[in-house]
Amino acid sequence: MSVTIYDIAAKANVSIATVSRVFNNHARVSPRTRARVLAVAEELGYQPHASAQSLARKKTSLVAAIIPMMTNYFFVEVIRGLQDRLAESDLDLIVYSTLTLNEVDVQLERALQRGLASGVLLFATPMTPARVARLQRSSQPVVLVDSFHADFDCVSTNNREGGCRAVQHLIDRGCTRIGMIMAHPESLPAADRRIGFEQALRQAGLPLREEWIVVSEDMKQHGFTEEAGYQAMKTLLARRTRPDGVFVTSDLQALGALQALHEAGVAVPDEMALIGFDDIKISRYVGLSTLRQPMYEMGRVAVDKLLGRMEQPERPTSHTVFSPALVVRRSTAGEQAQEKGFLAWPLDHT
Amino acid sequence: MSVTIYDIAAKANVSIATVSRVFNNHARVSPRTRARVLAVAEELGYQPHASAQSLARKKTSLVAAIIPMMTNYFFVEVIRGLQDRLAESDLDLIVYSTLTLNEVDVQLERALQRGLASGVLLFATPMTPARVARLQRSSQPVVLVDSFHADFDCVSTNNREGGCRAVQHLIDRGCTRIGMIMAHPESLPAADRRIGFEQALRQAGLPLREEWIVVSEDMKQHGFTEEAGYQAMKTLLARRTRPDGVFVTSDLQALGALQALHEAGVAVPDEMALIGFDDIKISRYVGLSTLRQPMYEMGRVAVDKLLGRMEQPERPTSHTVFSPALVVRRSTAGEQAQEKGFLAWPLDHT
DNA sequence: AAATTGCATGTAAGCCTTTACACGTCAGCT
DNA sequence: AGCTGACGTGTAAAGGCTTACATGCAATTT
Repeated sequence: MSVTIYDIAAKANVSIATVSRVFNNHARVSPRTRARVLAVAEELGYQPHASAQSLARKKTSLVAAIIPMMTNYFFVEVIRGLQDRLAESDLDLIVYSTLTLNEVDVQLERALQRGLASGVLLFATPMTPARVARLQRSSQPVVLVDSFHADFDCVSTNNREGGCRAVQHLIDRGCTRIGMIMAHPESLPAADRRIGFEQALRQAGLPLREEWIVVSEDMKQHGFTEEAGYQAMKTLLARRTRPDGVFVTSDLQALGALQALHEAGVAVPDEMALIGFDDIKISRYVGLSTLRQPMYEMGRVAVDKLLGRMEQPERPTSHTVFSPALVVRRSTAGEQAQEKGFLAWPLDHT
Repeated sequence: MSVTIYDIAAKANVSIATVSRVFNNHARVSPRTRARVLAVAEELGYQPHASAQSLARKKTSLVAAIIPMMTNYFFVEVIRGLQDRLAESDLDLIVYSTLTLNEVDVQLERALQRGLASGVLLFATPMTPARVARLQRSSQPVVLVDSFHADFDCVSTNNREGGCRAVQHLIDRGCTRIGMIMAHPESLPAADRRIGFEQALRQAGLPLREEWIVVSEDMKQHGFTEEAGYQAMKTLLARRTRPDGVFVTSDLQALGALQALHEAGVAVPDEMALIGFDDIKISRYVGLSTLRQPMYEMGRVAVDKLLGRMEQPERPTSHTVFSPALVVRRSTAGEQAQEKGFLAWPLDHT
C-alpha cells in the first residue's frame, strides 16, 4: 500500500541507504543516482514515514504547547506566533489546552511522553517544585512563557513594570484613591502586577488601602475570568469608601468589572477609571485602557529559545522580558482618549 | 539513558513480549507476573516511546486539525471541544493554523504525512477537486468542519437556515429595505447564508436589490475580517439609497461594519439594524445580534465522527448539521433587547 | 499412565528509517 | 605498474515496540 524507501530502492536499482541519503541531502551521492532516485520517488509518490524517522533519528518534528485557559484570547495570538516560527523550522505544534491548572499536570505528563515531542512550551503555569522536578527529569528542552524559573528559558512580560505604569497612568489622570482587582495570587503574573501596583503607590505617596484591593480566590483559571472580575467589582462597590481608579490584573476580568460598574450606575471613567492588562482584542471594542503585551512576538521568541536549546542543550538559560505598552482608551481617558476604540459607545440612539 | 521494555524485562526476569502485553492489557498474563512487571516499571519510571509505538502499531495517537483564520475566535471554542473529546480517547491534537486559504494546502500536505496523524480535521475549507483527490489518496480518516462534501464526514451549521432566520428577524423588527454584507462567495458558509437571505426575502415578498448587497472580494481570510466589513459598510453607505437592516455573514465583519456606521453617524438600530453570524465572544459585549453556532459541541461531534471512521473506515459518510440560534441584542432590538449585552454602551458619562 | 488441553511465556519477525562501517572502483601519484 | 585516496554505494545494525507463532509445563481427561 504505502510507498517505502524499499520500493524506491528496488525500482531505482540502489540500496535503501542511498535512497535515504538522497532525502537527507547526505552528500556523497552522485548526481545521476540522486536524480534517478528523486524521479522514482516522485513517480511513486513517496513520503517519508514520520514515526519511523522519529525513531531512527531519535527526535521528532513535534513541539508541545501546554496552554491553560486558552479561552483567554491572549493566547490565540501567541499561538499564531508559535505556529509561524515553528513552520519555518519544519516543526509541528501539538496543543494541550486546559481550563484549570490542575489539568496542567495531566497534560504535561502527556506532552512529556518519550518520543513524542522534542520540546515543550509551558504557558502561564506556576513552577511548583514538583513541576520543576518533572521537567528536569524529562531532560527535554522547555521554555516557560508568562512564568519564570531560573533553571529554564523564559519569555514573559514585565508585569511589575506594567502594574507600575498602570497605576501611574491612573495617577496622571488625577486618581487619588487607587484600588486593584487581582486574580489568584498563586499566579505569578498577578502577583508581580500587584508588586508594581504597590510600588507606584508608594512612589507617589498615595495610600495603599486593603479595603480597595479585592483578590479573587477562585481557582478556576486562576480568577482570570469575567465572572471573577464581575464579583470582585461588586465586592469593591460594597465597601464603605470606593476608589476612583482601579487596576485590574487582566482585560477579561476588567470586562466583568465594567459590567458590574454599569449595573451599579457608576460612570466610567468619571466616577471610577479602570485599566486592565493584556490588550485582548475585545478591549479595543469596548474602549478599555490596558497594557499591551506583544503576543505574536512572544510566541516567536519562545520558539526561538526552544530551538536554540534543542541545538545546544547546555547553554545557559535566558529570560526575555517584554515591556508592556500603555494603551489609553476611554475607560481612563473618557472622550479625550487618543485611541477612541473601534466601536463607539453611543452606538445606539443616545 | 531512557528506560525501555528491555530494561524492565531484564529486571523482572521476563521477555519483552510479556512486558508489552502487560502494558497493552493483552490478557493471558498471570497476575503475579503482571504485578512484578508493573512494579519494576514504576521503579524505573518507564514510559512507552511514542514513535516506536506508532511504528509498530501502524497508527499514531495524533489527530491533525487544519484551521484557517484561527484569529476568528469562532475556532477557539471549537478547539476546546476537540481537545476535550480527544483527550477522552487519549489522542493529542496537532494544530495547523493559517491566515490565508492558500496556505491550507501546504499545511494539509504536512498534516497528511504518512505516520504522523491518524486523522485529519479540516476546517472551513472549500473542497476543490484537487483537495478532494489529495485527501482521498491519503486514505486517512477526515472530517470536514464548516464545509461539505458528500465523500467525507461533515459537521456544519445550517447556514441557509441561519441566513433565513437573520433576515426574518430583521423583518420582524420592521425592516423593509434589507441588505447584506457578504464574505468572499467562494466560502461555502458565506454562499449558503446568502441563499437563506434571498429565500427569506422572497418569502416575505420584499425586494432583493443588488445595490444593497456588498460582496468582499478580498481573499484574505475570505473576507471574514473586520477590515472587510468596515470597507463593505462604507461602500454600502455610499449607495444612493440605504437599507434599514443588514445581515452580515460574520460577527467579525459586523464589528467593522458597526465602526463604519458609527463614523458615519448612523444610529443603530434605528436608522439601520445589524445582525451578524457566529456569536463570538465580543458580540455579547458590543450588543451585536447574531446567530449562535454551538462551537464547543461542534468540536466534540467532529471528533466523534473522526473516531467512528477510524474504527470503521468503510462506514457511510454522514453530515451533522446544527441549527444556529438567534441571539437578539441591541444592534437589532435597541434598548428592548432581551439580552442586554454585557457591557453597556453608555459606559461613559452620557 | 498416557494423551490432550490450555495457559503463561518466550522467540523472532516486522514496522521504516538512519547511519557507521565496509567494500570496490577509479583517478592520480611515484 | 603499484599504491594511495577519494568517492559512490552497499550491508547491516540499531531505534523501541507489537504480535503471530512456537514452546513448555501443569492440569485435565480417558
